[in-house]
Amino acid sequence: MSDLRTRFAPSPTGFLHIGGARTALFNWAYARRHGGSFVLRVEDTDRERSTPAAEEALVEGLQWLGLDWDEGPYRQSERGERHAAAVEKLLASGRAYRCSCTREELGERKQATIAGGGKWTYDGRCRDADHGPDCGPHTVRLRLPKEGHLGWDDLVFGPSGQDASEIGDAIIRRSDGVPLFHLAVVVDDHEMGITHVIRGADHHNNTPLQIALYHALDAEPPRFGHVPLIVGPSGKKLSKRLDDVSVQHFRQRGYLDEAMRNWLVRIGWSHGDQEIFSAEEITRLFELDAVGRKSGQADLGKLDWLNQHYITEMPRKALMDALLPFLAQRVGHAVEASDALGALVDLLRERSKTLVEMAERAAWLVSDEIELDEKAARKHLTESAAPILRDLRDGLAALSDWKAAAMELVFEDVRTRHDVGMGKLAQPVRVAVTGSAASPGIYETLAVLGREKTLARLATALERIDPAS
RNA sequence: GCUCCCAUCGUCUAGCGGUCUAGGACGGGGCCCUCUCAAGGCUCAAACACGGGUUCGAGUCCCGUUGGGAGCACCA
Repeated sequence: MSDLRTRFAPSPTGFLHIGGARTALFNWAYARRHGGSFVLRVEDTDRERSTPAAEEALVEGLQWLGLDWDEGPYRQSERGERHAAAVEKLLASGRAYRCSCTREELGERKQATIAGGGKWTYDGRCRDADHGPDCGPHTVRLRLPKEGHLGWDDLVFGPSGQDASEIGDAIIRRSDGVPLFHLAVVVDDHEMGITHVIRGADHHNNTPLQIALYHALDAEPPRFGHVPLIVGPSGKKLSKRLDDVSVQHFRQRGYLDEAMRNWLVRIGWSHGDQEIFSAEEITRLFELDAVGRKSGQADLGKLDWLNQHYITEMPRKALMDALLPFLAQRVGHAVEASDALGALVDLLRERSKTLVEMAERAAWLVSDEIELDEKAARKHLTESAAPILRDLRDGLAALSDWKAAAMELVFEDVRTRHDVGMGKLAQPVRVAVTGSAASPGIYETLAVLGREKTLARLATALERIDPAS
């Protein structure tokens, strides 16, 4: 194992959204690719939003995606002493100073500066005031160099940076004594030995300040790699209805973890013309220099395609097991695995984009009462279809061997006797037996349903057409 | 407003000065197959934002313009 260490440091807000999931995926893939370690750290300093339940949702999401971490979850809230110590150290070395400017004063000066056409960064009023610990309510600010360039070679964006003069002396500890985000991240990343900080591009602008913090702490900055954000279909920020973009929600909608992983990794990253990547391939092929620099839109259509692809490839048993809960939810009662269901699953895999869709298409097999599509019934379960159906029922009833080949002979016989095309025969049967005008091939459908139920449903349908018979 | 970043088909992208009349994939159109729905096969349309340079030669390098995004908190 190499010394390379990456981390995923989300704030637990109740779910894992796809942007965060992709960041986690990239960190995980990069660590695995290079034989390093992947650390999970929960940034739970926001007491309002951070709950154990929220953290659990996060962990569940990561586990579902198969992103296993080597250390953690560490909690930022448990590291307050380390952060406090760092601030004291900076104060002692003169790299930081106390600032007694109040929020109100700051606001006024900021307004005035902007009104005068200037640009605002902290004006440094307390920078050389040398306030002591007993100067009253105060914040602590980092003393930034007045000149020089705070640059780094970004793993994705290449040479990046900003002039120190563009950045004001940032607050690193609030007046209530709580250290701020930038301080906490830098201290944690440094003390946890993180060598590669891979995060969303929204942090690109924060990096110069954090580099200044590393310098002030006499610490070597890690390598930074900023991955472009995922934007919504409009090209704007990701949906405000955050629930829609949580990985849990995708899971509930019947997407497979393999599909999700494959989809996420391809947003912003590519490997030649390859589209399909197993987890193993991701950990073998992923590289940050192949990550693009522009933000990408989430293409749900592609996810559907990938999902169907993985549904198609999944072993029957595993697919059936994955389907069971969705099927149970669909029909309202528990459903057990069976040979018939297994056979149906094989017939349905090419026809289903999600497990939810597959459950819809499979419901007729496992529910006693089929849901009759009225429109289809009106079209196919007609007076003129009745005699044909009747003959077919009789023919099937006489069958000793409930196999597709035998059924086909019956169908052909009925067809020629009534002189109708296959459509005129198969569609009424399909509706009678599944309730819908769409299903797998009619012989396969009947074979899966079984003799008893098929005949019963045909009888029910005939009764519906002509109750007198 | 200021700072930083980005820019190839509708979308994700390949392309790292000549092999580009720009390739792949999703999506879309058409045809075939066909008992429905799919799947599959074949096929078509679809892009280098614009303007200047540099160069024998630019999608590829440089500069502008335009358009997008991000950051400018005692949030994370």
